[in-house]
Amino acid sequence: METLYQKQAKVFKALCDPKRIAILEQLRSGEKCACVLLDALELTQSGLSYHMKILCESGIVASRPEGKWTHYRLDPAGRDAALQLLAQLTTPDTECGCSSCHA
Amino acid sequence: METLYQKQAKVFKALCDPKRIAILEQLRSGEKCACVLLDALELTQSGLSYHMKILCESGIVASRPEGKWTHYRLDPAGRDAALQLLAQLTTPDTECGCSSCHA
DNA sequence: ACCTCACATCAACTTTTTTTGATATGAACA
DNA sequence: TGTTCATATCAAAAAAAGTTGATGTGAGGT
Repeated sequence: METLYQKQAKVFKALCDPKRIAILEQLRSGEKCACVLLDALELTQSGLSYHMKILCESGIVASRPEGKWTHYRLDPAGRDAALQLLAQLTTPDTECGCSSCHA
Repeated sequence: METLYQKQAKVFKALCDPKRIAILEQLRSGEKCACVLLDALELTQSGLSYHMKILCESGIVASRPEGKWTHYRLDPAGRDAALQLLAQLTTPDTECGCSSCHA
């Protein structure tokens, strides 16, 4: 059984490893093949595969298989979901939810 | 030596544990004393202290000692910094940085 | 069909994080 | 000053995450 909090934590787990941040940094300049990431970053092949799986499962990165290769890219929908979740978790509740409450 | 990526990862480490998310959830309804958190959440005293330290170090939570008690609250500045970092890490680069580039 | 290349998965190991119980610190109060 | 209460810190154990090298899988090319 997976609790809601565990599920929410997963999104941020994707972001809490320096190597995964380095991967995101690479993807900011556009879609990249795994083999390109592999020699841009100091990672073994299976290590890269491990991290890419975590990034993809978080929704922040999307993959596109093409023949023998796999291309990875930032997914704007995943980013927006993560941003919204982060905002939600760290913003005070208001009793009524209206925008004029300045809690 | 701490790399930039390690430093950035720290903010998200604060958010990647279900118990810490439960703590944030408690703080959304307002500042809380450690002893209140302690019986709202299933945590030992030293366990709570451990997680609060991580949350405070990330900047997302601020603490206010008052006599024997410590009060914790969400820190809007920490939230904004985290949101900005998340947005930065997951948003594509544009060559020029101008707002009319739709990369 | 066979071989090779790109990537995924697995199992063993290493490292990091979390939990726990015991002890330390420090404020308040008798 | 001595005691109690709230919290922090410590060290040891447990659990989770990350790394590595070997093996599996499936697409292309010969």
